[in-house]
Amino acid sequence: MDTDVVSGEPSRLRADARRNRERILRAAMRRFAAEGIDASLDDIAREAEVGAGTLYRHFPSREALLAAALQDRQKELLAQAQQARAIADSGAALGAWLTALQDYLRSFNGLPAPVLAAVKEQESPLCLSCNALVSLTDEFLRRAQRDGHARPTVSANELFLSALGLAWVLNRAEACGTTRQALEKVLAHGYLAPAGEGAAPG
Amino acid sequence: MDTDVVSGEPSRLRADARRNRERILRAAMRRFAAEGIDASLDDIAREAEVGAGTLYRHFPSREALLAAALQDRQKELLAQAQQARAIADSGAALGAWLTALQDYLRSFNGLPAPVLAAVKEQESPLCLSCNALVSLTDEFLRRAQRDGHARPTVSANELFLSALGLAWVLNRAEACGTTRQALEKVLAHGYLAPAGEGAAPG
DNA sequence: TCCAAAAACGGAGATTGCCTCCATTTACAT
DNA sequence: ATGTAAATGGAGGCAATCTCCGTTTTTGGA
Repeated sequence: MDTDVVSGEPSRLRADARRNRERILRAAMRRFAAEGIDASLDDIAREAEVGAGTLYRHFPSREALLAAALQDRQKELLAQAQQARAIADSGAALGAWLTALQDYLRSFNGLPAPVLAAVKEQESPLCLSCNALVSLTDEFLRRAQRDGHARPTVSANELFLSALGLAWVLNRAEACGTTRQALEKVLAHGYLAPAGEGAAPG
Repeated sequence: MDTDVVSGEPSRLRADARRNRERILRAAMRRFAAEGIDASLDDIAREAEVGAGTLYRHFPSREALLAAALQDRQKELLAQAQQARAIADSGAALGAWLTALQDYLRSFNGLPAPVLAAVKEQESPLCLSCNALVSLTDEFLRRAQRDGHARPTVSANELFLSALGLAWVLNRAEACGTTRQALEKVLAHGYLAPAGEGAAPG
């Protein structure tokens, strides 16, 4: 129902319905941005000056609303992916992609949780975009692996999930005495020392 | 109030109060184990055959109850830490500690979230034990670093937060096409290839 | 043994959020 | 203009959190 996400069809919604959908979407973006993904749906309806029933008809679940509210950011992310593709060094390209992914996951506080849920429940409205994210990760990872920049034993799924975990920590930690760069470095290099290092000299 | 966690004082609670506290605690352990940390507190009170008021008097917040319910597991974890200390190879010791930590974080589904929250809000009832966990991580990490087994640039805080992120993913992902071992390996070695590898030969 | 003060109890109910249902209103094709 | 399908909205059911306070229980001194 509503506008088809893929083909931007003219949407055979009645004029008032289309208007309300838009109001709800804008209110949702505001509240999600301000309070995170757990913002009250009734609040959003109220802010959109719309009955709760109307909100739920347009967006049957929180996830559906979330997915719709994320579309702009997703386009942005895809654009960044396109830019990253243009980077010659495949290792750097992978890094750029992962950074862009982190930024995307910060769109709303708490976003990593529903994204992770969507990865496993292939029913979620978020999972379509989710699968795309894993695919992109796969693309960049393979390229880096081909050039010997990334470990060949790492899979896209693992890398994506790790990035998700990292984003989750940053999402809520931020000022826990660590920076995003530091954690990204741990993910990049691991905590173990490169093989063949002796004990430090006295 | 109640029993002091640190010094196991005889607790000047009235007999009925002490009994109820115990009933609540046991019910909480059951429900948290069965349904995760978001189990309904009213349910727990009901299962303990106690009024909601009684539950809240003994444990003013979900976190307080959680902290109390975790005490047994914490002792277990400390014992495991003690065992790990006995491992000669400091790299293996660090690994053993991180594994034990992962297990602890799996005690209840969803546990990583309140633990992370406790790391930043130094007010939480969980934060005392939390700080201990970071300290232990620090201990094992330093030892491994001294022997050249761990990267000297990684801090305990970073490592702990990364482990937390990993636990969070595993907590909810489990069957997302990945195993715990695979993700642990990513954390250990990173996704980047060791420096100085050329492109794969044709 | 008894009793009064202190301690503890418990559950009704205020509040908030989720979501559904359906009587009413609105847009639009004819 | 008007009939009809589409859309609305908010009352209300349900569940969870947490507080408040009248009642009950324990305890220890007399």
